[in-house]
Amino acid sequence: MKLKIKEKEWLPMTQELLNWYKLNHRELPWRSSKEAYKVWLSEIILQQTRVAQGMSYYLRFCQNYATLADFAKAPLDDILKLWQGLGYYSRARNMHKCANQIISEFDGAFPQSYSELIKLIGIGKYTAGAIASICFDEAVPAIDGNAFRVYSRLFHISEDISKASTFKTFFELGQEIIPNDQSGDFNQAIMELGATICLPKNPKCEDCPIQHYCVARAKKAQQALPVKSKKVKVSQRYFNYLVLIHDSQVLIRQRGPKDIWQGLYDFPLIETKNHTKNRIFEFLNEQKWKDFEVLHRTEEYKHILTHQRLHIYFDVIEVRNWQDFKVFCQDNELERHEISELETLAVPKPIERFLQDEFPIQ
DNA sequence: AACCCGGGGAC
DNA sequence: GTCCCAGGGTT
Repeated sequence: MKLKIKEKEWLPMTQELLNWYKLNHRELPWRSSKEAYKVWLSEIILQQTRVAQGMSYYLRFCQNYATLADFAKAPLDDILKLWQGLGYYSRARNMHKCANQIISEFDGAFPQSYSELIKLIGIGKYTAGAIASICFDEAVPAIDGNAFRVYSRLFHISEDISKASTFKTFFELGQEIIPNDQSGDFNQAIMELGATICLPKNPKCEDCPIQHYCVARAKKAQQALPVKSKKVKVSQRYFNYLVLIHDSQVLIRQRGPKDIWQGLYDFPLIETKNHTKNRIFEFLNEQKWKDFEVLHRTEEYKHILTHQRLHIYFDVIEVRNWQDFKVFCQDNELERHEISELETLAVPKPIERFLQDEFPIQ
């Protein structure tokens, strides 16, 4: 489908939209500045994340790292700790790489065009469009989930937004109608409209400033758009954590690549294919450990991710034989760590819950 | 093109 | 429960 439209023909609509945005937009901290570092920070934090959830993280990152240089020179573990609980931790790792890339390759100054921005790690088509338009007035669309919904309804586009090829349709459409000036405000207005008016389930069409331009509304087809086919299939996983303590220390490890929570810390883990709470004793026997005491066994912690449902148990075990503790540590790339300093490490949400709710044992 | 990667809130 | 959120990277 090739719509033959030009920016000029859509000026009445874009003006309505921009006026509405000017009068009704939410006051958000990242909107008070066009500094690329701050906009970048907010855009990455808000990827697949609601404003209400990302807000406190944005403020904390600004407080801790006022400039790109501050961010770049911080240890990755510190970034991850600040990111703890926000999810999609690759965002934090990629930001750290990106920041250092800008320091070393661009002399610390953010590149100012879509085509340069999109080459940076962690900055894709949406984020490049957002930064280029908001910070540098480039007339390029920023197509996020909101924009997909607004555009699909406004022009009644039934292409499946789950398909990669569909992005091109929406991007080119955006390029046709985006005003050459105020492109940043225009993109933000589209997203604001999607977030507050053009809602997925029950859009508030009567409050929409461009309702008279909306083809889906004319056809009463809002509910059917956008078309999205992709369904996730959820797998079940069973985690049995060994919380091995000795004196004031506990064994931990930093999680590696090719699984969830890369870079975060957790405990030695036995994963099983189903509920097998007693697997823990078989394991300890295999280790030929005899001098230990089970201090505490938790009930099941349920934790839901997009693609996985986790069933987690924690067994707190005091190891009385120091050599066992030490050898096991060396064999498994585990680290001994002071229990009192656990809170300085980035941990996954269920580990955080466990540490808060029932550790250390009284 | 298909799959992986978190956590939370609205309904 | 289902859907979606200011998506991007890897294979």
